This record gives sequence, structure tokens and C-alpha cells, in this order.
Amino acid sequence: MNHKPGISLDALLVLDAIARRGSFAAAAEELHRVPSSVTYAIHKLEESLGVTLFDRRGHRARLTAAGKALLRDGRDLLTMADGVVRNVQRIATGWEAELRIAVGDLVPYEKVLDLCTAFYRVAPDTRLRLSTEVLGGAWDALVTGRADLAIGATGEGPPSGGYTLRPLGEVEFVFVVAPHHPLADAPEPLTHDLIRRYRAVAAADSSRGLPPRTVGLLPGQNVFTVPDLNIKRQAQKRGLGVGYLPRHLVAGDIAAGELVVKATEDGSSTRHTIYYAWRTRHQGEALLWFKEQLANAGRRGGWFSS
Amino acid sequence: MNHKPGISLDALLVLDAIARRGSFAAAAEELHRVPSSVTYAIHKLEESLGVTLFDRRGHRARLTAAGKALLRDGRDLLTMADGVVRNVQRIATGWEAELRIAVGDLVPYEKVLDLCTAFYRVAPDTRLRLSTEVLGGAWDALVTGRADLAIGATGEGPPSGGYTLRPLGEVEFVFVVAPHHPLADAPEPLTHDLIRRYRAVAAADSSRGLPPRTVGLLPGQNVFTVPDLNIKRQAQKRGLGVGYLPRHLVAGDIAAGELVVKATEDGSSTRHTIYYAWRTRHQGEALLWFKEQLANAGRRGGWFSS
DNA sequence: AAATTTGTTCGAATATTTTGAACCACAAGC
DNA sequence: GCTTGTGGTTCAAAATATTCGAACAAATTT
Repeated sequence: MNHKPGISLDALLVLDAIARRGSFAAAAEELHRVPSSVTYAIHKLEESLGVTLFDRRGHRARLTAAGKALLRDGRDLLTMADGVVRNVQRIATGWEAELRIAVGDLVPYEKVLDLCTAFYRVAPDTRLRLSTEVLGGAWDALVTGRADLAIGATGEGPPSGGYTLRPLGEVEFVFVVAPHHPLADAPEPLTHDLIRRYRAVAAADSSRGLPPRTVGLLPGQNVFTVPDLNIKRQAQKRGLGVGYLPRHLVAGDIAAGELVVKATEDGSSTRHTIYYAWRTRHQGEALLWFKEQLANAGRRGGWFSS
Repeated sequence: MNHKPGISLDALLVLDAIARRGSFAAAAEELHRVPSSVTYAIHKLEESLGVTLFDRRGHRARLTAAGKALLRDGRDLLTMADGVVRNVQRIATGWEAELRIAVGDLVPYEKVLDLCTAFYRVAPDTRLRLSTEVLGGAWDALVTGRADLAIGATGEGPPSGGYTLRPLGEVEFVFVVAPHHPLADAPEPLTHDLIRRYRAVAAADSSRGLPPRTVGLLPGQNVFTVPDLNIKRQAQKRGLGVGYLPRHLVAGDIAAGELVVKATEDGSSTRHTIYYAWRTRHQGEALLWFKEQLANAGRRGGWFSS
């Protein structure tokens, strides 16, 4: 056969798996293939490029500089190829083959799963992909193309534009501590000076490109960073720190006496608007369906009433 | 085998060939394959995408909207893949597998070919690819990534930056007309008002992304646009129009009496600096070699003495 | 020192792609 | 209207590519 591109997307997937899993053997396992098949694929790739991608001295193969460059560029190529596929499928059917939804950690997953359940009755063949994002991560996912729709984005959207947003509801945040935490018995309202003496628990922003955001931290305050709000809730129940949590998330803990709401000099609660947003240029029936459902949800008072 | 990307670069090459040649049969010929192999490849592509790419009513297959979208996006993907390959090969060897040179139409090709001849004695395995660019086309080729090196770029480089330039020499432009052209007998210096009454011959800028440039045209003047300077020279010899041409290009025509130099109110000639430029971030032994040779050429007085 | 892991080799088996011939449908030329 | 040529498809056979499974050598871990 004539002129070959020198690389194939399959080969780049193999290379990516090797890099992520750390060995040919582990990559083979992930790809449901035998190790010699992976060896064969890499050998073919090196042959067609005329380039050595792995340093095989020692019994663990390590990427050469060229191998690392190919891995990096190859991942971009795979991402682009994925976009090409999904775009073609969308144009062909009007329906997205896959819709990627970034779900802010303030959003109750049951509501999202209810929506997905209803959606699958309408379009069972469309794949849905949910990811959980913390703080600015939902915006980040949207503007960097990792998500088509963000549900539960908070604060101001990034200045780059290119997306459309609508309000979904409001979330009430309450300042809570464990009943055995020293602040539990302190007279209200708690002052900043008093709060600052105790460690805060913060959920890590899942942004990758945008600057990470922090909310509710006082200057000079020690911080225990956890991955998401649920773990933050558990850490605060253990008395490992203090901070704000959405009332709807901790209503049960409060009723059970496992968390105590304390008024601070900022008041006993604050309210934030929660948005859903989508990439303005994205067109497809699946996204349209979700927009309509979320618009209805927003009209009925949203998802955050406790 | 598990998860496939849905497309392959091979398949995109086939699709591209079909579109460029206009039929499956012609594409098969270009790819040195039998027609049923092309039919098979497209069928496999449609199957893996779950999308119909060709409308087969009538006996000539025509691209559907999804097919056109895939063609367009697929060409971008192939271009990117090509860049990935060349980048990896360059990192692996220090030498580029291929060096692409945009040659401005003012540059005498013999000089460029002399350089290439010498280069091939040093690095016979590196592929060289020359393209001829007119006016701003050399800059355009450089900044859009169609070329690694531009020889004979004129005027100011585009504001985007990202390239480094050095002077190669100066070109003297003279205003010439055919001996039987009405302006040949007009008293010198020719005024703008007089020149404007006659058609100009202009070479079309080969820029694809940058705004096209024009040089030496008077407001309101009729213009006969041709593809390059050589055809411009031939058109002017035929008396089809007037305009500036590089002295080194027309020295023989002048000596033979086939073109006449006329002084204008701007003087009898103008001089422009000619540059060579490269993408600043590009690293490779082949580019380094050419830079050194061009630096030497620039030091010795350049390539444009007549 | 023994056991385990990693990656390679190689023949056999399986999967994919290509070829070549035949066919059908449409277009062009007479 | 008939004949010829072109375009694309089908399908069995052939060729090529990829995977598997077993064995092996070398390095690492226990």
C-alpha cells in the first residue's frame, strides 16, 4: 500500500495507555490484549516513524524524549479526533452521539440522575457522560471543551465568553461545626477573629485551565483541602475543621445533631445563585432537551430548597 | 479488540482523495489500489461512525453534509498528524525529516537550487519541499505553518511575531514597458496622472490567511492580475500593461530591447530589502544549516546584484 | 536463593484488507 | 435507440496485518 500517515490513532491509544499505566503489561491488561500485542504495536509505530520511542535498557521500558513528545502531541491528536467523530455524528443525526455534562458539586445528584433517567426514555442511544466539578471547575470544563453542558456552575462565568447561562436556583450556605468542636459552645455571632483561630475545610477547585477559586476562607486561616463537598461535610462532622456547607446537603446531619449551625458576624446564612450553562455554538437535540428541562426546573423554584 | 477511535487517518486520506479527484475510481487510481478497496474503506468508515457519508443515488456518489464536515475536519486532523510526525522525527534525530521552504518570487531559483544541491551533499535523507509564494505569501506560509523557512520575504513581517528575520539583500525595481507601448515614447519622468491611464500588471498575492498585499498600484488604475512575476514580465513584454519589475529579472529583456526602463516621478528605480525568516521555535539541524548558508549569502552581498 | 514481574521472540491462529472478476446502473456518443 | 464507457458494488480468494499463547531472558522484589 502507498503513503501511510506514519502514525495511527490506535497506536497513539496504546502509547497513552502505556504511559498512564506505567508498563506494557499494565497497558495490555487495560486494553484487554496480551502483552506481545502491545510490544508488536509499539514496534510497528517505531518502524513507521523511524524513531525509537522507548529506552529498553533495564527491564522497564522508559519513554525517550521523542516518545514523550509523541505522547504529548498524540494526546492532542486523539482529543481532536474525538471531536471530529462527535461532530460528524451530530451533523448526521441532529442528535449528539454523546453529551458531556459537568455537574457542580452543589447540585444534588438525584436530581441530575432523575433528568438522565427521563432523557434515556427519549433518546436511549445517546451516551451521557457526567463529571463532577468543584467550584470553578464546571466553568473550566465548559470553556476548555471538556463538557458540553455545565449544571450547577457558581459565581461569575469566565470572561472568555462563548457560553450562555441561565439561573437554576439559589443555594443557602450555612456555617456549621461538629457538636464537639470548640466553636459549638461559643456565643453567637462568631467573629472573624474567633473563626480564624480554627482550621477551615475547603473543597479543591477542579479547574484545570482557569485560576482556582476559593470561597469563605479568612486571611491567615489554616486550611484542610479535600476533593469535594461530601468529604468536606464528613471532615467537618469529625471536627477536623469548620466552614460553610449548603443547607440542603447537611439538613439531615443538622436534624440528627451531628452538625451545628452557628451564626457568624456575616449572618447565619448566605445565598448564591446557581447556573446552568452551555457552549453557545453547540447545536444538537440532546443539548436542546436538557436546556428545556433545566429551564422548567429553574422556573419551578430550582433544586436547592431544603 | 476494544474501543476504537471510530476513524483512522488512512480512511481520512481515502476520503480526501475521493473529494480531490471527484470519484472513487479516480481516488483508487491515485492511491494505487483497486476501486473495490476504496469502496470497502469508506464502507468500514461509515460503519464505525454509524453515519452515511455519501449519497449513492445516481451513479456518482456525492458527499452528504456529514461527509463534507468529516472531510473538512479530517483534513485538519491529517495536517495536525503530519505535524506530529515531523516533530517527533525532528526530536529523535536533531534533523528534520522534511524541511519546507517558501521561496518568494523575487528570489532567483538557481540560487535556491544551488543551496539545495549543497544541502543534499550534507544531508541526503532530509526531504526538502519548496513552494513559490508571491508578495505576502511567504510570510503567510511561515506564520500559518505551511513552511519552516521563508526565503525572499518582502516588506514588513506580520504583527503576530513568532519568527526571526535577517536581511538577504536588496532588490532594485525598475518601471518597465514594452517598446511598442504608448508610454515607451512619453517624455520622462512619467507622471502618476499619465501612468494611471494605462493598465497595470500585478502578481497575485499567494497569502491564504493574511490580507493580500498590493505594491506599486495607483488609485483608480486598471489591473491585470497574473499568478507570478515571470508571467507579469511576459505580459508586460506583450504590452498588456505596465509596472515595476526586479532589475535582475529583466536585465536580459532590457539588453535585448524587449523592455524599456522609464523614469517616473518617483525616480527611475526603487530598492527593497529582501529577508529570510524562520519560525523562532523551530529547532533542527536542517534549518540551522540553511540559516548559516543564508547568513553567508547575505554577508557576501546577497543574491540580487544584476 | 527463589519467586515475581517485565518485555521480547516466534509459530500458529485469527482478523482485516486487497485483489480480481463479474455485475448493475447511469451517462455519453453515434 | 443502440452501443460503449464509466462509476460503484458484491463476493470469493488471496495477501497482509494483528493477536494469541507459550517459552524465554533479564531485572526486581521478597
